[in-house]
Amino acid sequence: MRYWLLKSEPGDYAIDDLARDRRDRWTGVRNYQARNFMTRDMQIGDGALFYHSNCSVPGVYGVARVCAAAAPDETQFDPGSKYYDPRATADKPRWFCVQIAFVRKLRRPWTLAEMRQTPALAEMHILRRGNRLSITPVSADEWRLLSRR
DNA sequence: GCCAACGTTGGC
DNA sequence: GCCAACGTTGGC
Repeated sequence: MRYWLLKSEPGDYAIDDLARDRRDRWTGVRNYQARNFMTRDMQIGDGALFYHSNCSVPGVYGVARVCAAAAPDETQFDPGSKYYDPRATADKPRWFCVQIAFVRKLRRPWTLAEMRQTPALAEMHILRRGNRLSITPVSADEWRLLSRR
């Protein structure tokens, strides 16, 4: 059982969208490191913190769970998608996505500012300068703190 | 809107 | 394989 932080811009896909859909494919990841986390390390049942980025109050807004292992991301084959990748073929897909299921919203979000002020979270990837990775591992201690609000 | 940080691309 | 140029991310 591992734990992850998944970033999403709420204008594109917010925790309320996941709450409505109940589960969804985590499509659109176009970074090799993040992809490798999904294909190599994520397992069904893993916990995920749903983080809103690039918005007025960035932070963790909810909890989800990995509910299906990585499979080819269909958006890479769709010329109409902004995630289309002409280099990908059905034989050799380049991008993959897991599915996640909604668990719950936090009663009160953990804002980025608040996370920065919390010594127990000081080692988190998300707090490092220049961090851009959309999927990062979270320790069990960090998970306990952030997921129980 | 600004800009630092980072990943990717492509010429050599 | 190197590395400069470029595009993107994302907090502020």
